[in-house]
Amino acid sequence: MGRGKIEIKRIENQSNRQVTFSKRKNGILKKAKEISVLCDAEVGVVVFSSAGKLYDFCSPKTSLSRILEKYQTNSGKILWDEKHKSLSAEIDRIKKENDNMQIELRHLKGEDLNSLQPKELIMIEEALDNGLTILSHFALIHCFIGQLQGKMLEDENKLLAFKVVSDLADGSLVELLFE
Amino acid sequence: MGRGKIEIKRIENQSNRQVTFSKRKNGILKKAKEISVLCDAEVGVVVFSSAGKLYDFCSPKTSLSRILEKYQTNSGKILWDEKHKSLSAEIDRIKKENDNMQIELRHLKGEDLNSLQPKELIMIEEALDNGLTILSHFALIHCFIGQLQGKMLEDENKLLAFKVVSDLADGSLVELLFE
DNA sequence: ATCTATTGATAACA
DNA sequence: TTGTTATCAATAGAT
Repeated sequence: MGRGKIEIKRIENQSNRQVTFSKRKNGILKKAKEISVLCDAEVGVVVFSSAGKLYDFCSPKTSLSRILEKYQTNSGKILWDEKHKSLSAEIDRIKKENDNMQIELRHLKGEDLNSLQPKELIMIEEALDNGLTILSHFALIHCFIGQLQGKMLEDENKLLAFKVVSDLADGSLVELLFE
Repeated sequence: MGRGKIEIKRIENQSNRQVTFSKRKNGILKKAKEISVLCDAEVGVVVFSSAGKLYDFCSPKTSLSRILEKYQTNSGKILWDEKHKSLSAEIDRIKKENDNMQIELRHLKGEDLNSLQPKELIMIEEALDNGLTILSHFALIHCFIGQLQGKMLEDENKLLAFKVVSDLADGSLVELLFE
């Protein structure tokens, strides 16, 4: 729903991501309000931007904690008492993710290679190669843009020089300089 | 957004209200999922129909209780005890580590390069280059070791052959074979 | 449920 | 950021 359709996957451009977040966040909060009014529903919405800023909505005539209480009794999931478990489970999960990434990073840096199969080694080499290729293309493009900008600046200077010369020709600049 | 526009006020017709609830509830949950993916945001949604049925969404990589904990620390509204703040803090710490590694991995794979300074780009290139160099040395050494082992095996076979021959010479193996 | 005419949300742009 | 607008998406009402 916009000038073009977009795939639902992480928006890589940070500025676009921020703008989209802001707009969609408003959209969701509005929808939450609407359904609560239209359908007499209890709704609680909590949103954190990737920067960690909090936005929330809670249907009138109630409160988040009351909604959560209802959530607990209704879902059977106990939020507070079980929190310990869920938090440590969460920590375990993230740590595992962490470890995996650390291993991947090590491998890409040429460390800990002994534990790998030839096939895995080949995949890492390909990844490194790929990264280098992308990087060099990226660098080339930027170099090109830089030169282009330099050229434009040069042209601008020529234009300026021309102006100065023509100004000199009719003497007005000379007068200005020695005034 | 339908065959006619509607006022945002309670839908009196129960059947219409129910249908609208069902449709809009799906809409909100979908939107919540989308923003969590598109914008890398943490989202929690809890909806009760007027009949009291529960629906909810929570962005992946987290849990409702964790979102609520974050909500509490962020909004100042106390939903429950502060017993587990340290756990939460640890999670935040690990997640930050996680994010940094993810960024580093992305960069090594040639993604998200636009946000980088030339100096950083150079460092990444060096890292990739270094990785490739180490990997190729590693491969070489292993190739050498492989050949060496092959050689040793060969030598061992020779030794074995020699033994067989010498055994044959004194006849003991022959006796064994034809016994 | 399924189907569309409409309204609503929003991606890209300014 | 805030607003505008061309497009896509959600959905109200009908079936």
